[in-house]
Amino acid sequence: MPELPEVETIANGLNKRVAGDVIESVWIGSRTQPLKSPAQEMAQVLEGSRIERIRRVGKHIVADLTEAKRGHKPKAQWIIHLGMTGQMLIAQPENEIKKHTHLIAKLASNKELRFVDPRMFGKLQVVAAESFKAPGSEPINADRDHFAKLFKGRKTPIKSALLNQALLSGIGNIYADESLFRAGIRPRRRAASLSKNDLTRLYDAIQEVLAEAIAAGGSSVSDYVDAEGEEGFFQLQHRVYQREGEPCLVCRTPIKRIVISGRSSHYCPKCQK
DNA sequence: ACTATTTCCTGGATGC
DNA sequence: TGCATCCAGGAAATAG
Repeated sequence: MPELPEVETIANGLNKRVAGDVIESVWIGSRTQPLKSPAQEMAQVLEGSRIERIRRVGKHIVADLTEAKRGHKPKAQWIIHLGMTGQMLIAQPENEIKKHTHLIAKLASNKELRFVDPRMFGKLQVVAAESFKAPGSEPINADRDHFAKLFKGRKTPIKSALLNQALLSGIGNIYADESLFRAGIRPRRRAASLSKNDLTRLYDAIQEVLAEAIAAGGSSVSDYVDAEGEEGFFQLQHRVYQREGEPCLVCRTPIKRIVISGRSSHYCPKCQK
């Protein structure tokens, strides 16, 4: 499932390959589930737009669009959220169209951007130029005091708080579990119960985990691939995520799996307090 | 203002 | 082998 490091990898890959390119035409499939903007509006806005830049904001891919025919006049932003199984792939016209392809944007360079999403939890949207804002704070290099304040007075488990995009934008199930393990904090601990020291360790753990994961090109679990269809390899460095029953890499205690608000959470009962 | 639960969706795994 | 059932989960919607 694409979280911050995967989205960062994809956005950078897309930017490298299609920044400066112009969308000439758009095909949209019949499934409307992944469309947050009406299909007609989406196609209308995208067609004739130049892709100035593609970047990550939280778990969103943001493409800044300008009028292709009128200099670089800001036109709109194309917001792409991959959900669980979404992919934005660069393809050649002759490449086979995969099942569950919901949108194809034909570019002036003859390449195509294809949005594929079997489970349709992904979302595509066009918004006004320079208007998109992530709901929460950027986790990378967040202000430490601001970070600590996010959890103040919250009775919810720290795991749930980390997944709450209105607090921090970008952390999902994998990196929440991995960060809590490195910080030595149990996922069920109430967010408000974390000491100053806990919060410092958690902050540092998040920075470390996200940086390592970005360097590894993300985690390929489920069906994650980047814009070129390449897999990441951070899954090889997971210490708790999806390692239920396997020995803790620090103390050999079997990793436990519990469910917190419907999400599986993995932790070491000995290393995490 | 928060928090917890339900819902959306398909493919892969599991069970009989 | 085949068919039914369960499960994964991001985030919006709903309920408390």
